[in-house]
Amino acid sequence: MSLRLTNTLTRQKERFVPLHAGKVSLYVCGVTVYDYCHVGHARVCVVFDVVQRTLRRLGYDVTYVRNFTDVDDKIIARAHLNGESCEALTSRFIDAFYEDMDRLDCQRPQVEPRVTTHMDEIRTMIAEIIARGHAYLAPGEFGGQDVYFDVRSFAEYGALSGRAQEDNQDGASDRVQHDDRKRNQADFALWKSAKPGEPFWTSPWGNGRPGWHIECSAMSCKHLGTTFDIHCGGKDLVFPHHENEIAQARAANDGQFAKHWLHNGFVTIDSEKMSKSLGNFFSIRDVLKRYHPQVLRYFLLTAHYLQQLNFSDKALDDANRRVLYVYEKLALADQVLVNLPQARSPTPAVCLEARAELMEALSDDFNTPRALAALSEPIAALAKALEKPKDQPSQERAWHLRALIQEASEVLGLFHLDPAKTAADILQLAKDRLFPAGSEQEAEVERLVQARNDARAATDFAEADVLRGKLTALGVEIRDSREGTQWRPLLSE
RNA sequence: GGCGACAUGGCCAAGUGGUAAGGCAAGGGACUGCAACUCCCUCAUCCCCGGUUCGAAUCCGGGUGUCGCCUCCA
Repeated sequence: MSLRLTNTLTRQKERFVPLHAGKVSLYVCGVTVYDYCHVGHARVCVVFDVVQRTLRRLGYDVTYVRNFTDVDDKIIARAHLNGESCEALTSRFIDAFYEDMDRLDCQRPQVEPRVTTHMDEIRTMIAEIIARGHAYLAPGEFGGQDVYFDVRSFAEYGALSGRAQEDNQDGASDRVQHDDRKRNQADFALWKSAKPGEPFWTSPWGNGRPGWHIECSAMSCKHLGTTFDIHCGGKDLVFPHHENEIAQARAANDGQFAKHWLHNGFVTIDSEKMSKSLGNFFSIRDVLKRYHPQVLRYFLLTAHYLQQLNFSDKALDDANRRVLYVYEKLALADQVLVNLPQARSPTPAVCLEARAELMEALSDDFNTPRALAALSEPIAALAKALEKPKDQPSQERAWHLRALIQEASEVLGLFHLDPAKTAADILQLAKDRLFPAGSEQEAEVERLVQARNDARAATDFAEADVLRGKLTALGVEIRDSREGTQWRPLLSE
């Protein structure tokens, strides 16, 4: 099966043909490290983590690069506000980024370049752009020179975002001030002259720092070459960031730059884009205080990456129920199969079909909802096989299904954790959401459960049912079994 | 103002020409003291209007609605 992907550049789903047989060069636009990441950032990382895993599963040797932007206006402003250095700020949030992404099971790229360690490449690229007549100098506010990219000099400008230059309404954004030093208001800074009190680097144009877009052109070309396979990021980067990256790289080099562009849709809240500026965002770590990372990851993969995805407690609760169910089944499977290290029977058709469908789904523009659907039948079949734990053929069947799910879990980064522990963790988080551990409410629940058990032992079922009604009202679900009575938070509505 | 995306059952979400995947919820059955859990079963003709076609959720035209981008954004 061959890989197809939607290329923003051509606006079409196209067959993927790598530049070099068997190899893929992949660049993902990372984050600006001045704050904790929110669910929107999580989506980028999770989505392209699955892309990267899929490419590997398809047999490609992947070079995966993702940058950190550690020089930026917002970083400088935040560091100043906090009274700390930019380095202290960025290194703290890089650590936090790793913490979040590790919890979400996003594998780390091979190369994670930072702006601060690529100044030579950036300066060289700017010099080349100037030399080739695509940029010009303008006097800086506090001495030195600003360098601007001359958009008019690059005929293809606008090809990625599909807009003519005159389409961009001057003043459509109130963030941008008219600047007479620019030849064209669409021109953007390659180098910004230093302002007092700001970090700066030396350059032929005076002290200053790079503009936002040049870093990614310089770092991607450095680590992947001037022509590489795939460049990814959020949809909001299409214009201007990626448009400018293309202009810079192609102005400076003879290469084609990225051949395929992948852009993921936004995470929304009440159908509005989650963003820092709107203030309607949830940080990853806040969400993970309430829901297991696998639940968040599952949720992020329930929609195709191109679509927008609405974030809500309802959606997380739905995901929570499903992920818990799967882990409970896997835990049961591991228990049942403890004495069956290897099946002897041939792989059943359901496994072969699911495996094929899974990879076909992922090969079809990384269709994760379809991939998850492909897993539904084997999961249901496993549950059914586990109904007869002593039955030999059922065990054999369960073994194969368990193995299939394991294999799939490694591509999706889902359902691969220790099942019993994960199920317990998910439930613990649900209890914590209902009320804090060790709280008075918890003690009250324990008392009611005990009282109900006493009533049942005395066959006073009327009393037992009254007590269960009270527990239900508290949001607690009761499960009676031969081993005794268990309680857990009510997860259904 | 320009450019673009989306609209599928109660909720979420696949499907881009051949007759609607999957998840959650809900209903029925088995199980249960009764329940819950679990297992089994059931549950849509695809925003509106017009067109193309033997045939359209899928293509074309026109509406309506929601959202995004137009140099802070993942």
